Amino acid sequence: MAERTRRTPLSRDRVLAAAVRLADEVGVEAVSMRRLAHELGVVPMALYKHVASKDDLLDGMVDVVLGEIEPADPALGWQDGVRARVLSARRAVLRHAWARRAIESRTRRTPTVLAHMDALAGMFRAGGFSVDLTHHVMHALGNRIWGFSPELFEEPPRGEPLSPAEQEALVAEFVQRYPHVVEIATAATQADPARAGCDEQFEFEFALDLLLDGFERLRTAGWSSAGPGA
Amino acid sequence: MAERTRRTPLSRDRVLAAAVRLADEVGVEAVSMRRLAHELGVVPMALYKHVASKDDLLDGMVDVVLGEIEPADPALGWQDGVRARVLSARRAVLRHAWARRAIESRTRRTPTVLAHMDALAGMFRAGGFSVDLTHHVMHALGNRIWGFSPELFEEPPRGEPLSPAEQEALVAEFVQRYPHVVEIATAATQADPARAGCDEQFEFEFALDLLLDGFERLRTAGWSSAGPGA
DNA sequence: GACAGTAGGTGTACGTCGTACACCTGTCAA
DNA sequence: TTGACAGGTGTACGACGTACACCTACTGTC
Repeated sequence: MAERTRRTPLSRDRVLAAAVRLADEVGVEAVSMRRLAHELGVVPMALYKHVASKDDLLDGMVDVVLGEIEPADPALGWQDGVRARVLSARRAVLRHAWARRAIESRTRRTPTVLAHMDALAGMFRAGGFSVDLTHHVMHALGNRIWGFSPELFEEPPRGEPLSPAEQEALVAEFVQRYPHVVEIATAATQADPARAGCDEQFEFEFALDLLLDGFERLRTAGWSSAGPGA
Repeated sequence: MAERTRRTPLSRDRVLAAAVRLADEVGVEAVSMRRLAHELGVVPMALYKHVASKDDLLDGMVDVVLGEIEPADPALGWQDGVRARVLSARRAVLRHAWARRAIESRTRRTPTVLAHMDALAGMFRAGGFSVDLTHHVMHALGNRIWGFSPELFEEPPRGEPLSPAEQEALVAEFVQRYPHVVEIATAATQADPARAGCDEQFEFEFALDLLLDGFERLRTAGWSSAGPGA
């Protein structure tokens, strides 16, 4: 009886919140039903009373992250509004290192996902985009709608260290085989020697604004998929 | 002794080729070391003589797909050249339904990956792009470098069929909650009623050309990340 | 032809995973 | 008082990746 209050009952929200916290700490790939259950002081099968399957759990976790997106100030024009909302999505995703990959691997259109898409489409429409053009620009934004673009240039995980000689030989071969890759990689590092690699935030906004500017041009030109000036 | 020639020996290439074929037929998620070994008439552990781990296997499979990319005609200008190479990558990826997701989930820069990136960067450079701008446009292309953009609008897997009444209620709620999503989705279907969903190829080229045109504008303007006109 | 070295295939075993299924238990409505 | 039911338990199964010790058949050398 001393144990009366020893555990508040589980719920879907509690399970999802714990899963998100666990993934934040140890990475998604380390989140197993067994480990999550252990973390909640419960037996693995107990989770299935609140979550249909591990897939459902992952979907729910993505929803939690996407639920952190803040709506844009309705006073903003379409361009600033879309920009603000996308950047808010980006902040949400960056808060959870695993989220990017998790979103990429799911396709379920949950209410949260649909609400986000609807809000963006609504801003285009209110900004004077035709239904047709809205459709295409949503496609063009692609993953950027979630606030991320791919990890092409990310630091690779460090392997075991090589001897200086080996390393030098490797670099030399590299420069010869992939001169342009080396060129742009070193340029990026030189621009800000403090940090190797790229300023992801800059790259993201660069591409985003390039697209938004392109959208605006098509809008003012009255672009339609049926052909020019239709 | 009648069995002398019953099996040509395995090799990394044979293993990878079989894995790709198997993934084409049954999907990547169904490709396990055990099943792949079985398919090759061999015991699971035999694969490890040719492949370091399952991760290595996946990397190798991606490499096989990316190896199908054809180099662009060097006579083409940068814009047509980049366009051609990217569309060739797209064709390669579409040939293997699982490849899109597999590429997204790997970050290893294999020689094939680097060669592709180098070829693209080289075309930008030859087309008069500064190192700086080349770097940023490569980022902006993002996943499109692999010939795909995300699957936002893809058909969801069909669940169990609902009664007409249920379905109608669902649609009604949907229309009310996500009016803009419905709007653009139905527009797409009406444009070509034969097929629900979107013309992915059109959407891809739409976004690609939007970006390429934007790149060209920046190039002629002498854009630099240091600021306008630098 | 004898023989060591080695590349490549085998067999067994371990720990981990998701989850089906039968069961128990505490709460609350009637 | 009862009995339905939401929610937590325990056991078990089949699949997974892969470590490790082993065997086998071919190679080049003398």
